[in-house]
Amino acid sequence: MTDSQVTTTLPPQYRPDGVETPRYHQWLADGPFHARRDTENAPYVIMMPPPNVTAVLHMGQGLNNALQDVLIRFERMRGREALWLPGTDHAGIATQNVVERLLATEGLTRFDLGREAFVERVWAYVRETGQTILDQLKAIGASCDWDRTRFTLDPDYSRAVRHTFVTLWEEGLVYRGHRVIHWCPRCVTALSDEEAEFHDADGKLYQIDYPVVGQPGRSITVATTRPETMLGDTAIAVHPDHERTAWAIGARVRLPLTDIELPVVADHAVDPEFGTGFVKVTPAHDATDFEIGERHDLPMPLIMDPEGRMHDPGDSAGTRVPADLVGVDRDAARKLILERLRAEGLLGKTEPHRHAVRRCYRCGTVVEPRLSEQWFVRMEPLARPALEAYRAGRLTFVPERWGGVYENWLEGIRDWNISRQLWWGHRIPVFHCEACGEEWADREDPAACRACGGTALTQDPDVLDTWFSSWLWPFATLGWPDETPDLAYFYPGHTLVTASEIIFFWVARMVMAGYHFLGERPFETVCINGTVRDTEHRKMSKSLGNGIDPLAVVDSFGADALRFTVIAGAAVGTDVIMDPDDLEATFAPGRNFCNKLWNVGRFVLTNLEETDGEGRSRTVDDGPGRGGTGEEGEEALADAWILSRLEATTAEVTDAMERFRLNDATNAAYRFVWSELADWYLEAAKPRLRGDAPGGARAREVLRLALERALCLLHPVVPFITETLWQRLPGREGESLVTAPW
RNA sequence: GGGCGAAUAGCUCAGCUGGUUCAGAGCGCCUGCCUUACACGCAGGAAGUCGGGGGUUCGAGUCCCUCUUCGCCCACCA
Repeated sequence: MTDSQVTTTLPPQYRPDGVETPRYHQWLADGPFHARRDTENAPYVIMMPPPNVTAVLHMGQGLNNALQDVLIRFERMRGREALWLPGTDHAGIATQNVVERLLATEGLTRFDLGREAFVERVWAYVRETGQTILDQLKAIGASCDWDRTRFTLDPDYSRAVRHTFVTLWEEGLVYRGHRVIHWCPRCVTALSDEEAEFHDADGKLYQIDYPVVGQPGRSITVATTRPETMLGDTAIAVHPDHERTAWAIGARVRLPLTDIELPVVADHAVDPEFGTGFVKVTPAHDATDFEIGERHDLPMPLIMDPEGRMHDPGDSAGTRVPADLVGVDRDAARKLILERLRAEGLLGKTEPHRHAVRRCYRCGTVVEPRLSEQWFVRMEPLARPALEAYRAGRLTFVPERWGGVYENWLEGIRDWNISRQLWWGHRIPVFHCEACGEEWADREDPAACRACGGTALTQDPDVLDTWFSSWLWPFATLGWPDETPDLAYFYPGHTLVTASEIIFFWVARMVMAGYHFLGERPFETVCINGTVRDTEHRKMSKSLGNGIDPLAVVDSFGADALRFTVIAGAAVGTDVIMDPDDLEATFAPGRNFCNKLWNVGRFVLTNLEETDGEGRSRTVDDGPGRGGTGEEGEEALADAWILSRLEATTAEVTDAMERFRLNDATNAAYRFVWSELADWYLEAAKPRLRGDAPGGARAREVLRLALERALCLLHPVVPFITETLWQRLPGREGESLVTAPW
């Protein structure tokens, strides 16, 4: 076969389109991604962070999943039974919001449909879109065990969630509490502390005068950033030991705009140095004030409805919210109240005030602290083993510094509000008997009251926080609470690759759940990958329009080019900067390298095919050391050199992989292929490859060996092109690199 | 208010345990080349007082202190 013939088979430019998709389908058909339970062999397990069921792949997930795929493919080639378990998360609030927005375009709300119909509607939507992101993962080459794909609302998974709740209930770790929680008036649900994110905001600090009862002309001035909550005040507080405000303790003031009288109480929570030293106390709309209220046994009227509109609580002391303010949104109410205070001469000075405001992590609405009855998990007992495990080195973070973040959070752990006033999610399995008032959590839907046998039962209307199901991911996906063979073999897992944003939401809670329910850590290493940003270092996001669609990159440059660029560019723990306006420049390194590898392959294959119709490179010993001339000595040196570089590169790549320095591993293989094999050895070998030049067989042997090893080392990073070349190697037809020995 | 990270070539970044991979890579730029694997390429080249200042050391991008500028996380001063 001549050069030109080969050239017609393998085009000089690597074109991934038309190659990658069939290749992936072949893998799916052959099944090498499916993990078997081979008790003779050690497993290696990565649980994929399940993307939101309605999501489309973004570059951050492209990076995250490319990293996971490199690790899983590496360990698979090293012979371990590698399980990468994929799946999706029902993502309570996020998914419900998406469907509610769709309904809104039809002029409907979820209440128009009713609970059952709405949930059915969400299911219909999810059934339609749920597969999208998993298909996109296939497009980037993810070697997941698709046979084990899970969804957090699967029947088995739901059973695990319910079992968890009931178990915690039985252990006394789940309880119902009446307290001020973060409330999103747009999503109309409670949020956990973690779901209410801090954002700096330029606000104003308003001073308001509260006339002192019985002392005409005298008033107490308070400072507040949220004047609209004043109507919910039930006291004024001062620091107990501060002389400037001491006179007021025990006095009574009139709540402006009302006829209600408030006491002045002394409480240590007050910072006498801030503002005026007098604090208005609104127990139902502020967590600190709630605690003051509890200590002083104050009334706790709610002055807003769940959607953040003013609402009169019907206080026995009198009207709190003037009739014309009822139903007014809290923002509008603020303006009206300020106007009215100004008109009455009770509004003091107003100064700019920069402070942190909590916003709903799903919709960005400013969170309203709200007194409410919710379900909580007592976290301290769960946190202790998770903390100890980290301190004892049984759980490590890469880079290490994230361990400090994890530790810090666990040290200051607070109880977890797990109930959400939503319809999409796992319904809280608590039942209430109308007849005798018995209330209990149950693993099965009860037909009758467990105490009196009455059949008039109601179930708690709320659902559980999405993360209350996600935290079971490492084992609920394997069949827990049943003691399945999968659970026995694949748990505990090994590596978790995820983003720093969800260390609290997800990582720490998985560790807690792992220890609490199985007595064992869910994974040993947590790799925190960087954030994908644009050239101005802004996080890529839909709203900024600075995102890069991974699938568009796959279409233009191929999955391998995407993977290579992203992996080689992602130094451990640092952010990845990409230019959404210049995809050509951004992905050129990956594309160029694939093309280089392709051409090295073409060159080697051409030479192998030229000399040996059988397909195997000749092993005839006409190699170095035979003649002993100076020229042959140089050739032998060249052979020995590239082979030694091969050894060194293999060691370097392996070591870097083991230390999760995937960029170093990738770049080491890159340097070997480009600078050493292509630029140097290939050129050095060319004279021997012409016609019947002496030493030709040996050179071909070395070339083949070098190419084969390079393909192995690069397969985890660029699986498509390496597999394609591998199967063109004489004698390798039909063999797969996926399970080739490392 | 606490904590963490970053600052190295025009751009994006490596540089791990101070010292022969220490001043590097890719992209861009300049000069030659369609040399029969690759112009998504080859050969060569220009380009950086390693953010400022101080210190430790025989020796400092590398360790310490400090300042500046960005970024992130945590936090119940209304």
